Amino acid sequence: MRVIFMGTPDFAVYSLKALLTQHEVIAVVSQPDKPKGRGKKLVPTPVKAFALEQGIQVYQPEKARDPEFAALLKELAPDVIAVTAFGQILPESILNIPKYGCINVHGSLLPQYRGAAPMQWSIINGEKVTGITTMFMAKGMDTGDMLLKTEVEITPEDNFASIHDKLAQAGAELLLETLTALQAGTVERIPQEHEAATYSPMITKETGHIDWTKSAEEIINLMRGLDPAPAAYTIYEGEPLKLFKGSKAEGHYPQGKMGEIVDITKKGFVVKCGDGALTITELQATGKKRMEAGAYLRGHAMNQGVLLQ
RNA sequence: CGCGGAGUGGAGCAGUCCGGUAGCUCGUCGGGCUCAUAACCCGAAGGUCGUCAGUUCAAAUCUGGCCUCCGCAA
Repeated sequence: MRVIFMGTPDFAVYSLKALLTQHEVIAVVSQPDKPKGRGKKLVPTPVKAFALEQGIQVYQPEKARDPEFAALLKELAPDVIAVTAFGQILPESILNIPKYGCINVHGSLLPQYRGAAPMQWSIINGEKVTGITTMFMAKGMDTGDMLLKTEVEITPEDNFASIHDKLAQAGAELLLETLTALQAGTVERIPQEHEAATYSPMITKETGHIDWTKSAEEIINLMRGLDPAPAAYTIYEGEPLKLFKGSKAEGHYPQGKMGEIVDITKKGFVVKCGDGALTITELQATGKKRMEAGAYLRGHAMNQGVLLQ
């Protein structure tokens, strides 16, 4: 099919790569380049960079709802528009252009975890299963009729990075299946149960700020869901300290307030939390590399009784 | 020119201001103690101090350039 692909981050590159194996990608749409990184340099989005390597025409509209942009797309006469993590809302004028409609690849089992950050929130909430849903795009946020679904297990070892990679791959495969079925007319539209919908809002810096009154498991899930970025963190002696890994402490720590360092071991330090205590085993201090907590403790004396905030 | 931190045996750090003996906590290897050990004791190996140049009798330390890594901010 003649496909226009819309996507922005690395997650979407998987989908684009897959499309190229079976379809004619006539254009790619991505977000405008933005200043990024330490040098504040203008950096192309991963999707744009890849598309250019492949010699595909790339469009980067400031606003997708610009009527001129819709007109441009219409002229390209796509059979379908495939959207994976584009990052802008498409107006109805665009949704109606392609013969087969606009297909979105979403990183959750809809109607659960609609919205911007389904993968992170699935892990943060301790889900055991997530997945990919393909759907027809509609006016609302991730409310369109569903086409195909695939499930992906979330293991205790998974974090955002690993689930991101698994779902990006699963999404790419499901997108191809969806297009094949769509063209063959062998797929049906399944309306979402809107009453069952849940939302996963955008992740902000503050999302990662650890609340030590939560249980060890909840805090571990937060660390997993935000690993590697933006990471869960606490404030230690006035400086942010990113925490990545930990395990529920086995000993009993009746003393201390929540957030207080109640023990130092070879493997890490133990912090009192809502349902006992949590041993932190991997972290990253300001200006330092990510390292095992044991390594950090060799060069930095931490004391019992210090309160993390 | 966005702000800032950092490169020192395998790991994490100190030493740099005020040039002159390579330090600490671990790890590794060998030995000892022990019923045993991740515990304890004794000993050993292992470092062009990121890199290039400059100043100096002498540079990890002072000066300039370059490379790399990282936090914030976007």
